[in-house]
Formats: sequence, C-alpha cells, structure tokens
Amino acid sequence: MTVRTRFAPSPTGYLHIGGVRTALFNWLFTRHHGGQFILRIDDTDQQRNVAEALAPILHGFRWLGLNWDEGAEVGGPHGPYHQSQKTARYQEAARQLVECGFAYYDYATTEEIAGEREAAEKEKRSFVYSRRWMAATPAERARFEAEGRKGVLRLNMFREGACRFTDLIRGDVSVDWAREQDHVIQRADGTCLYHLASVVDDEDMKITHVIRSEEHLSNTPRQIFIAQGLGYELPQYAHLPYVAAPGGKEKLSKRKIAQYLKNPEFKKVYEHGHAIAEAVGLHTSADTFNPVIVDFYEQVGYLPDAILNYLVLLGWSLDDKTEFFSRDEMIRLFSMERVNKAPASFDPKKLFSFQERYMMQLPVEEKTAMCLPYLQKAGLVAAGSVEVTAKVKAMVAAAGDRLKVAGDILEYRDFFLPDDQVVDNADPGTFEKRLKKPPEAAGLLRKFRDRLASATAFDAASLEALMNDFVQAEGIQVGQIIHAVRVAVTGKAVGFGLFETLALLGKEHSVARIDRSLERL
RNA sequence: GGCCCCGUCGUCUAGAGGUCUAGGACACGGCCCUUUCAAGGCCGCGACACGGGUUCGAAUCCCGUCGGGGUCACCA
Repeated sequence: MTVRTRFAPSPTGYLHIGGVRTALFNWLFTRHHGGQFILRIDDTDQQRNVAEALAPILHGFRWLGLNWDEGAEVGGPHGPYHQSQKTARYQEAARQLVECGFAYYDYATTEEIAGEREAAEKEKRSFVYSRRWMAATPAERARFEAEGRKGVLRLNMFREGACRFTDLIRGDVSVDWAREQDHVIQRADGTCLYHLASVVDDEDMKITHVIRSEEHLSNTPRQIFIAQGLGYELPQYAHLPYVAAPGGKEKLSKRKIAQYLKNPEFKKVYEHGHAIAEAVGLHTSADTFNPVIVDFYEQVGYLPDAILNYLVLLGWSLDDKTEFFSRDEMIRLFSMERVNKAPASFDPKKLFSFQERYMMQLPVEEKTAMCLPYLQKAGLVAAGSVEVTAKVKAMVAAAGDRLKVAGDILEYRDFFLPDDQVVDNADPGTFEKRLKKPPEAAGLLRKFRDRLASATAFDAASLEALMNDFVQAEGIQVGQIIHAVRVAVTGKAVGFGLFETLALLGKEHSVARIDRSLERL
C-alpha cells in the first residue's frame, strides 16, 4: 500500500510556523515511505480572494522546499483539490447519509438550539439535542417548510456505545458516542461543512494516514461516524501535539505577538528581523511580519534548511545527541514512533542558533547571492554588475561568521557610504577613547596614514606586513595603533578584521577617511 | 464547567525498573584565545510537579493530588 498523506490549509493569507511543523511531519513520513504528499485547499467557507489568500501559503511551501505530488496548482488524478470546487460531490455524500439514516433534516432555529443548550447547562447535564425539530419524513419536511423554517442536515449520531480507534501517537482512543452532537453537515443553502468535506476528500484522494494537530483529536469520532456511514475504509490517524507559545504551554498564535514580545529572547529575534526589514523598506505590520509567520524568515534572510531542522526537533528526536539533519537524513530517520505526546514550545532563539550553524556552512558564493538583494533593496548598490558582485563577495568573505542571516550584510553598509559621512557619524565615545584621549594617537595615525598612502600592495596580507613593519619601526605595541586606525576608518569599535576592512575600502577611501578623522581631532 | 490530553533543567529533549551522584542541545554566567566584534575552546549554573503504593530496587509501573493545556460552531 502506498502511503498518501495530505496537508490541508485554508486560505488565510499567511503560513503559520506551527502549520509548517505539521506539514513537515506529513512530508517526512510520506517521503520516508516513498508515498505521495498532497496539498489540498480547505476553502469550503467560500472566502473571497481565495487565490490571493492562498498565494503566500504556496509560496512558503515552495520556499521551504516542501514539495507536493498532487494538489493546488500541480493538479493530479484525484482532483479537484479545492473544496470549493466539490460542492456537488459533498451534497451527493450528504444525500447518501440521509438515505442510510446517518443524517436527517432538521428545522430548529439557531435560537432554539441555543435555548436547549442553556437549559442543559442550567440543569448541569451535558447537552444533547432533543431532535424536536427533526423531520423524519417528507411530510414533516413540508410541514416545517410551510412554517417558513429552513432545514439543515444533521448527523444522526449514535447515543450509546463508544467510538474506538488507534492513534499512531496517542495509542488506543475511546470516546462515548453519546458525547458527540448531531453536528450540522450541510447548511440550509446547501453548502457543506468541514467534517463532511474532509472525510469525503480523504476518501477521494485515497489518503492512508491523517497526520494533523491534536486540536483535531476531538473531531475524529464524528469523522469516523461519517466515514463509516459512507462505507469508507478508515485511514490511520496520528495526532501531533500542538506547538506552544514561547516559554508557555498555550497554543502558538500569531495574534498574541504582543504578549510574546515580553519574552526577551523572542523580542530579540523579532527586533533583529525588524531592523533588516525596515532597512529594505518592507511593510512591517505585526499582522504580516512576525516570527510566528514563515514569511518573516524569508524576508530577513534565513535558510529553509535551518528552519526545517529546528522544526523537526519540535516533538521528535532521534536519540540523545543528534541535532543536525540534512533533508535526506531527516527523511531516512524520521518515524512516528518517536514523536512526543506533550506540546513543545516554540523557541525562536534556538531556531536562530540553527540558522547560525547553517549559515556558517554556506559557501561564500551562495551567501553572496543571498546578501546582494538586501544591498540592492536598501539602495546601496546598483543591480548586480560584475564589480558589485565581486565587492560584495569580498565583504561576505571578510564578514565570515558575523553574518547570521543574509540581511545582516546591511550592518556593514558603511562600506558603500561616502567617506565624510561615515567619519562624521563616528561613535563619539569611541572616537574620544581611541583617537582624542591617547596623546600619541594623532601622531601615530598621521605617520601610518602616510605609509598607507605610499603602499604598493593593498591586500590584507600586505597590509598586515605593513603594520608589522610600522609597529617595529615605531617601537610600539600593535594595540596602540590598530584601534586608532579602526576608528579613524570606520567610526566604530567593532567590525571585520582591520586589514580586511582596509583592503575592502581600498587605498583611496582608507586614506580619505583617516584624513577626515585627523581633521576632526 | 463537561469530556479528553499532557507533566524530566528557563526552553527543546535522552531516558521503556538497576548502566542515573539523570545525558545532550539552546539560553545564561565565568575563564581562555584574540587587533575589536563574531567564531572557537574549557568550566559552571540548572530538572525527574507532589504524595502514597508495588518492588530488594522507580524518572521509569499503579492510585490519588496539584498544575498546565486542548476541545466543546450552520469555523477549518
């Protein structure tokens, strides 16, 4: 039997990180077993602008490299893959349920149902619909309709016995049928609801394993009821623990961003990303730009592999030591048996540390390609000429491990700014400490400047040799000059290695910046 | 509130009765390296929710308590 799984987002306009974790587990399980992964669109609720709300989700999947074999945009033999296009099919299934006695027409108003519910609550018993407005025959239907009532279709749920099934993660599950309501499966206007649609689709698409978040655990009995009523063979179920909020246990939600921002680590990751987004002129409302949404990571310049590696560890582990997995390793090693039952909270700082590691391993060429667009969007370089690419590549090489995400290249924008501007914006405290205060600084800097001006080679190694000669000739410690030069040339106390910095700047700019600094002393 | 689920360092986790004075990772603190920063190296801090059983022996099994969470739609 070929394993077939699905992820079924509704078009909400964004891709939630918890959703990705669920999708990832589906994807890994499927790839591990050599099956097919289907991306179905749950849009029964007839939203407007489905295409628009769907685009970011599909884009996110593609960016992450979670490919699907059938579904939205790619099609396949078991379509359509949009629930909105299967209205007739669901109605047919609903009719079949009525015929077999698993569903009935009901004419209660919303208020009447609410009234029964309140009464039950008042008497402290659990609510079960009385079926007072149930229409068992066509004649009764006609009578209710003559009163002007509108009929919906409800499940004719069992009122005794228990629903039992085995969940791949939670083990044997048993729920009394009496706890289940006569859920509505079709509205008065003929449109069908999620549970019916979902069960029918799983059948039509030959889904063998329903792997989803545990919020759906309580939906399972009613879906089993529908499936059995329709004579379908049941899929295997696996209910994953949900992804919890940073430092908490409640479900991760994009709306609670304000609360998460009180968590210092979350805040740090958010602000780091925010600064980059601002610099490239991105619209950053908390609604769309937010570490709970995958798009955040793409905008800031994270690596998809790092994100997936972090996410696979949220509720799954191989052993007591292994933390890094390539995609192939993940696929090979993943198993549902090692999925945890307890929710795992989302820790953006740990995600960031995976990002750091993956970034370190990335070849300079690839980092350069990732960084270039940020410099372009920030208006610092023109679109990729050979010279620009070469310069950025040299910067990326000099930056080494300092670039944690691609957008970090913007921290080094000073290389593209006018010399005077950089010097004039020098950090006052640093300028004071390294240039003004030490009595010998100005003199040494002037002499060093002259050496630079007459240097014949301006690569990092030659500059280091030049520095060594200078230090020896003057009989000073390297620390007496090197900090002064750094500040004179960058206005800052921190940055790349000094010789790389000078080489990157070139002789002309290096000397110009020193001159400008000397003027300000 | 009913029903259900979960409970090992702050966080992600290893742990299926003795190998646990509970292991790894992130974060945090300290030291070292060092032209700054980053990286790296070393060290440290830090958990079996609690109470009863069962057993020669329990983080592991059972019961209870407490705590946290999910879910109770003509949403998906």
